[in-house]
Amino acid sequence: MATTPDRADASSDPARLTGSRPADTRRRGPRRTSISDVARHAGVSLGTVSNVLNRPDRVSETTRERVQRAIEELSFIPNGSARQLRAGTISTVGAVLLDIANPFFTEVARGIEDRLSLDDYTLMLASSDGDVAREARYLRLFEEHGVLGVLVTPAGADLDHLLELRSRGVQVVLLDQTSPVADVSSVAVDDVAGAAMAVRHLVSLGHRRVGFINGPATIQQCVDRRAGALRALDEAGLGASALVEVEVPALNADGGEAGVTELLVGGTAPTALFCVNDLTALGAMRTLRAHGLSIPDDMAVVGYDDVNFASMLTTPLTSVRQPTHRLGEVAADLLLRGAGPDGAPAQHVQFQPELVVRASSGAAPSGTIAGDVAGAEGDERVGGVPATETLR
Amino acid sequence: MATTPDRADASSDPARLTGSRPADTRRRGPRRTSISDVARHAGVSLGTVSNVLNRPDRVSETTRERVQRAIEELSFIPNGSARQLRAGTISTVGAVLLDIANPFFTEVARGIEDRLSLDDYTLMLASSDGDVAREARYLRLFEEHGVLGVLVTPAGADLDHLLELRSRGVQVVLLDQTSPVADVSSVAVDDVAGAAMAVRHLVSLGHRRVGFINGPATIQQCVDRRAGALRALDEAGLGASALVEVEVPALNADGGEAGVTELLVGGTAPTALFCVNDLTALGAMRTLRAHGLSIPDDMAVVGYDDVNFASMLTTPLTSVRQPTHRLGEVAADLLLRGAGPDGAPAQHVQFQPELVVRASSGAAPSGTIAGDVAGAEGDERVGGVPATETLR
DNA sequence: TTCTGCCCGTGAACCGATTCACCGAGGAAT
DNA sequence: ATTCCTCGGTGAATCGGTTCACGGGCAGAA
Repeated sequence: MATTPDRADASSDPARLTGSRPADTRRRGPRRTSISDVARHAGVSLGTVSNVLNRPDRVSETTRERVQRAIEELSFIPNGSARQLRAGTISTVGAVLLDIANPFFTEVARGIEDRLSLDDYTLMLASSDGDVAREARYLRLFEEHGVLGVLVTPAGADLDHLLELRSRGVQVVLLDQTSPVADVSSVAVDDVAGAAMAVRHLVSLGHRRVGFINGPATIQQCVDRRAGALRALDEAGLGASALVEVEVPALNADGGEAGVTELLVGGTAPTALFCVNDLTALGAMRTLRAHGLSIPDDMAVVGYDDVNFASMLTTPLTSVRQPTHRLGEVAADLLLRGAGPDGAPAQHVQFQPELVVRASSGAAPSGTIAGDVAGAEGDERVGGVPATETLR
Repeated sequence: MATTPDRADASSDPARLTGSRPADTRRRGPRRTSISDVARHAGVSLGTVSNVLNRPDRVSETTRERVQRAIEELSFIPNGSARQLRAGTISTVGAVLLDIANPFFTEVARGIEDRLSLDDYTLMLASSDGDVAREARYLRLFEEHGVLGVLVTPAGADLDHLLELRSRGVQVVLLDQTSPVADVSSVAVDDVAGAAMAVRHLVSLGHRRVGFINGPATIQQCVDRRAGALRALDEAGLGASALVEVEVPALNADGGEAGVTELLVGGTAPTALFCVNDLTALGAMRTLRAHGLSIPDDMAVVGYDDVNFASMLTTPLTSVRQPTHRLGEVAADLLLRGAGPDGAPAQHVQFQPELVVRASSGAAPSGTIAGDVAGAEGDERVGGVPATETLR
């Protein structure tokens, strides 16, 4: 296995934009101005310039100004690679999220950034799109760049690569998934409880067969939400057969569309639908409507994540709300606190979700029509104390 | 001005999560395994290990395997900083987008990634949130890391810093904004035309006063869309006074809420509303409804971007569609092609938008109620050939 | 047998910043 | 006057890869 990705065969690509880069991209332009250029220009030594940059107090005012002027005149930008190579440190954190197009994750990312910026760390963002290989590629990139740590929403069930990463000195915090290993921190929301709430709600409305559009079992959230759904059905004395499961590859609107299509062709359709997330629900509702089915009369729908537009859909969507921003904040906090040789020990934070009931499940201010004061302030919320943190 | 961000005063922060990092975060763990460790372990020289990594064909099969085994046994990861320092090259591109939470930009990002991955480049993503300082910080970070180039949706009107960046050898491509300078590539959509379409549509429906929730004039898109709106009114023989403008700081749902609030208190409200983007429209519609106004009867609303959920809102939103994914693809393509000393010259690509008419402007299948086959397939599309590319 | 190539592999130089032992000068203390 | 500090500044060593001039060994040709 070649260690560096092979770039040789990009030319045989089927896409319209045929990739192929010039033989030698390297060494662009004349040469970056270096610290020694600045030193020469200012008539001082290398070390002095470095001191001006990093410990200005150790340099006399006049020298400092002279060096500063030289820096500006040459528009010198220190070479991050060299700095990092020598210093070994870096103020960057990487995050590999499942799907950057999902508002849930962008809100989490926002939370991460907000926490990191408190300590002047910066975030490098990447989206794995549920692809294990992509995730690995980005993790490797981050590690090569020497990030302080990574925040990951794993795309696969196997976490060994993350443990190895950690053993090599890279901080790892699992995002939106409780860590199965004690010494890797994690920040999650109780997905089992959230899904149970959602399905319990549907059952309480009289539904006896519940469709469930879920993602691959390699994604922990999917596993947990399924478990929660089953638990709720079990509590109600309904067997597992009451859950009509469909597995789709992508947790987005296209997945929802595919899921509903599959659900509708298969014999007796359920009367209610629980979707693994709101994007899936979005696609599901679009497709249901295209089939002439009305929501919630022909099919009640519940989503998950309560993304910002859930309350504003044609039929406002009942969904499970999670403390997204805080999730990111806390994850970044754990990462920073755990860093360094004397870092804090791993922690596992779990938040409690809450159910927000709207018209799509037919329980809210019923018969809502367009133009009504649906959603917004009128949401009915169910669940424990919002955003409860639990440590184990 | 200190060159490195000052981290000393993070402790006096008002946030709940008080930031403050341990004095010496640097030098984590024992020491990363280096190429010389591998060489020693495999009983070969440094250069040979490097050759195995970069030009495997120059190494005999037996040696190569021995080195590979050593690499795996020590779980060696090459130090990206050292590699880059010496080689000067890097296969990373940075992007600084206006708002990562806006689906428009995440779709653009997706397009960028898709194009980059053709040549095995990777993308580092960052969001400026319209803040010039944040943008500058990320650009600096990227430059220090020696990225091949950056894709930027500028947060401010002043582009000098981007020109300087380019003069230092970093490729720059403007995203979603036509470059005012010939030798900096750009990929954009004709915002003037798009906005003109939108407002022309409203005028054709009989509206004579159009509200316009816009962002700060430092953002080019805001300037262009305003110009388009004015042009359409002018064409219709209506003066500029027919445009009731409100400027909001943030181009998201909160901004829309603030905009509508301001619009409603100020004397005679317009009968139609053009929002600078769909997120703003989302917040605007939410707020209009909270005030008991119905859409489109009391107020017609048109957005911009046609994000994926626009067709699925309580009242499906009329919006201006742009070829988002392609926008990103082409921008990344220009960046890669322009790289290297023999790179292609700068290009300016401009796409044409199209108007998608839905119920929110009251022109689509009218009187749509919840549960109807609104949106989706029934969209009426206006505009030239979709996604026309123009070079100048 | 000697020469010419070729194939593998070697190790030193180098990229650009950080760090630290060291030094000269000037002031204070003895 | 001598010693001792402190302050400001110096420059060599170092981080971990990449590259390249060089050399040893071996096969084929003269």
